[in-house]
Amino acid sequence: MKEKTASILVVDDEERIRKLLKMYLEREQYTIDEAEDGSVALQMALEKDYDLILLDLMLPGMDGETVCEKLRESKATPVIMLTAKGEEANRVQGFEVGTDDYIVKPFSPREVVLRVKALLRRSSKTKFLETEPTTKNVIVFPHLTIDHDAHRVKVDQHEVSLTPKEYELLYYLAQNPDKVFSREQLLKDVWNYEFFGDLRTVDTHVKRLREKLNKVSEEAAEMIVTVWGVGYKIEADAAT
Amino acid sequence: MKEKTASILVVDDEERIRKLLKMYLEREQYTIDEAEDGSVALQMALEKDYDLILLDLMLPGMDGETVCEKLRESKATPVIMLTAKGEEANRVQGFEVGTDDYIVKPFSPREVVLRVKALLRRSSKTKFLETEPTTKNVIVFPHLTIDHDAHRVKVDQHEVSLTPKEYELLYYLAQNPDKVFSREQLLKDVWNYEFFGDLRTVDTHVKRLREKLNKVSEEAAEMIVTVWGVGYKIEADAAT
DNA sequence: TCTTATTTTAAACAATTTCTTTAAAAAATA
DNA sequence: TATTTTTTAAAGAAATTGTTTAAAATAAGA
Repeated sequence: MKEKTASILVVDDEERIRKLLKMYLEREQYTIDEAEDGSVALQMALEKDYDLILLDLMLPGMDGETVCEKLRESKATPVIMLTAKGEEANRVQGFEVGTDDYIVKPFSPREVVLRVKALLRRSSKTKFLETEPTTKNVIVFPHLTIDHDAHRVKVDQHEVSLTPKEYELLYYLAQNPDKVFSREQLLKDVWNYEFFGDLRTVDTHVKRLREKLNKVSEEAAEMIVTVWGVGYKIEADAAT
Repeated sequence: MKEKTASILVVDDEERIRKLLKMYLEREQYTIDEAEDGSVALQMALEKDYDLILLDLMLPGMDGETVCEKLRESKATPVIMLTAKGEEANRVQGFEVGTDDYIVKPFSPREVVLRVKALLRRSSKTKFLETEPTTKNVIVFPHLTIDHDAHRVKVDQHEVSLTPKEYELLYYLAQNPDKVFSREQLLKDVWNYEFFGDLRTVDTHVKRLREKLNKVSEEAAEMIVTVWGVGYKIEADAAT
């Protein structure tokens, strides 16, 4: 069975960012083209029918907004805008020029992959092969429910309030139940690409997560399993 | 399907490490070139299209990070960085300069081989745009199942909790059923390259492994067979 | 903008688990 | 039976994880 993979154009002037995005997106089976210059990017986008474009706002040649605007004159290719933190003011504005979504830098690789998948799903008429972590909006375990749209976590009907990192960590693990992740991998995927901190930071977040879950249900807390010498995983049926 | 043998450049100032890596990788049919100096390595990497580079961080001539950075200006050769334990702070940072993976020294040869294979698989996959048949990392025997992703071992449906060494030992043997491994070889492959301990250590781990398996199923325990005067092996149908 | 509250990170120590070594008992071989 | 090899058991050493605490970073509110 042959499946078509989506092709994505990544536009950023920083090579480091391009490579990072490329790596994570290729891991999801997407085909990646790169551009570092706005006007070159526009030309590429006009010539080839990309399924999605990841577009940095600040660019040499032609800024992201303009690229998007010009592109929209002839094409409806979905666009996700990348904006640096200081440029946040332009956020809503982005939608006016036809941006479908935006991500604030520094982002976590996980976040980008999720947004890309979501947008592709929304906008695709053809179905793409989405292998691994099938992004659902609600993940349900025996004692735990994660509603990603609402960004809400419930343990046995009781809502548990988590900090951003706690939530992201839990959500990441929950997307691949039973799979063990090393602390390195968690830091790489869940934290943003600018963070190069201590591996034990993960432990601390896991501890707090367990603590909060445990307040409601011991079973829920025990879902987060330590694999000695390896890392952590979430187990659906750990309450044995 | 016949695979072309990949060529790998091994860069480390310690000859002992280079030879060790070379030996293990050649055993997997890879072609190995060596370099002990950073700037020489860069030159070699630029001249020849390697399929992968194993790069030590601390190097004479030019440090690994710089080598990787310079290389990235013109090539996308996959790089695995080798970092000593003290340099851990730089761990995740590797991504900044375009490292694809990293391994902390001292490593076990088995680990390196697995990582190399994984990265080659990843990078060749993207090269040919082939969708990977969802490879499950599960080894199944009549009474024993090893799920490597979950790091979980089941004996007749019952989960058995193993320590890291026990697990690695079992997993190693299970990857080559019926093949006998001497204690020397097991120590060399499964333990890290700095360990020169007692051969009896293997026996102890085998003993505990059998013990744990035996608690659930005698047949499973008997799969780990002693070959008198030689070593140990795993046998799929030892319960006859 | 400044202040306050929250969240995140990191370091230090404690608790736990695992590993290695050792030596004696058991088993296999010749 | 004598010898070699393997198995078993136990204790100290080593490594990993859990916990606490405080500082740093970030976000929110006045």
